[in-house]
Amino acid sequence: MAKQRSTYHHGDLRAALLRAGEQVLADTGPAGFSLREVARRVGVSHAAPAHHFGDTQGLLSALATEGFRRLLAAMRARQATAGPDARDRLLASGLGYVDCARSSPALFRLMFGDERIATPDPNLSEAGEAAFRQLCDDVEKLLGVSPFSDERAMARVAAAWSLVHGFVTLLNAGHMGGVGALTGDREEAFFRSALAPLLEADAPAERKAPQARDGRRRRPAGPS
Amino acid sequence: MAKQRSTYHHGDLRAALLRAGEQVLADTGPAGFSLREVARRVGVSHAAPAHHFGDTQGLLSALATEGFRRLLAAMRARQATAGPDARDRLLASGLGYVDCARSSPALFRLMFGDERIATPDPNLSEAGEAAFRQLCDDVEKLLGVSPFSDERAMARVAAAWSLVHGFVTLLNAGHMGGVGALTGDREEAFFRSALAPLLEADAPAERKAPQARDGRRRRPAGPS
DNA sequence: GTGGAAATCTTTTCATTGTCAAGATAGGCC
DNA sequence: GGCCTATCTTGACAATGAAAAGATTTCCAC
Repeated sequence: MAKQRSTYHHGDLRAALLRAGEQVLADTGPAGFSLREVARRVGVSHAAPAHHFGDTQGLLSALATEGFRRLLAAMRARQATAGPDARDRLLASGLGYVDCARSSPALFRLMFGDERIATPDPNLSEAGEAAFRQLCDDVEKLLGVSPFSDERAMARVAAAWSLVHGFVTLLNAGHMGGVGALTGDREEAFFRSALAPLLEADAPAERKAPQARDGRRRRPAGPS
Repeated sequence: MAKQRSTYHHGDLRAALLRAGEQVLADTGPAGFSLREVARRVGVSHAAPAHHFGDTQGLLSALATEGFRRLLAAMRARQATAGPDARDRLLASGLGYVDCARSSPALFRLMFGDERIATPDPNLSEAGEAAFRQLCDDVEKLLGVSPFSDERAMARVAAAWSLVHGFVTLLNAGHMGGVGALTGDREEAFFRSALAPLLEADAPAERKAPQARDGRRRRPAGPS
């Protein structure tokens, strides 16, 4: 795999390391990830990555950042195929979320399930928040009120995100048995059914939920 | 921490390793977990754990098994405080799930987010399935039909599990902002509100969900 | 009891990894 | 052309997981 290199300088090492890094991640999982293995695949010395990413955490964070960008792209790609109905569009975002998590499970696990990622990387934070804003926008278009100013709308965001995120997490962990075998129509049907109560524009069933007693606002959820 | 030991044999090394292992996991997270560090804390040689757990994966799997047992215990503990109403009991299970994930986040992350755990360990499988059965029983008592024989009931199980699991996963990853600051009443209120549509005994809102066209049954979801 | 046999734990060794420091090479800028 | 800096390599070190071989204790048939 390590292509011959005549020049001393690689030319585009940073990008090559990212590509190889994702490959290693997919092959071995986050736990088996090795910086030296990445360097080996690219055909450079084992210390070369340090000059571009600092340490292992740096490369992993860069990969996670790329993952969040792809997550946003996947949600938007699904939305592009949806109609103008706000419910359909929110559903489409959810399906895009599933698409992304499914197509690169190891990367997804890294993004949300690795403590090495909890680093103050501005690029990472920005990418994560962008994806989160997409979800908030979807809910706002559905309810007509911004989740950032309305507590109940934000609760809706949290519920929808939790449902979709939990589903793909369990799916990728192999805990979803036959449901995981669903593709296309059936998966969409499952989601439409499960998300349906959250997709209503009118007040959801909150009859038993007492309103918050104190004035503390529910801060926006969001990555990092 | 490593207490002096006069005898050559430890006496209860296996249990001691499990205790120390959980401590290390909590201190360093799954990524930083080290077998040698565990041995060091117990005060034995670095090769001692191998005779009880084989390799790192073996110890981690044993820890995950213990985690699943505690998960089931936490769900039951909450149920013990609930009334006879089937909705309240299912809600209580969910709150117990959150309790467990919250009280030991690193262990929870290990259980569901580490590829080293996907091992054919019969104890692990059994413990995971026991917790899953608890959830299925709750849903069965609510709907009057077993999820293992009814596809729509199983879909309800998958949705409820996804919602709760996604919530605690995002919560532990720090993505839940202010919602994570909720304790007691407010958290319960949020869950009651989000789960409410899934807690109805009558058919959930599935109007837009076409029934499965083929005869393939939705296999029961479940760990491993 | 007693003498092996098995279980438990230690010591030693080796390959691998992440990180750091120092040196080699290339491109850019004056 | 000559220096300067970014880029990459080489070498070294400590830590880790795992395996092999040795030491110590317990167990158990007799």
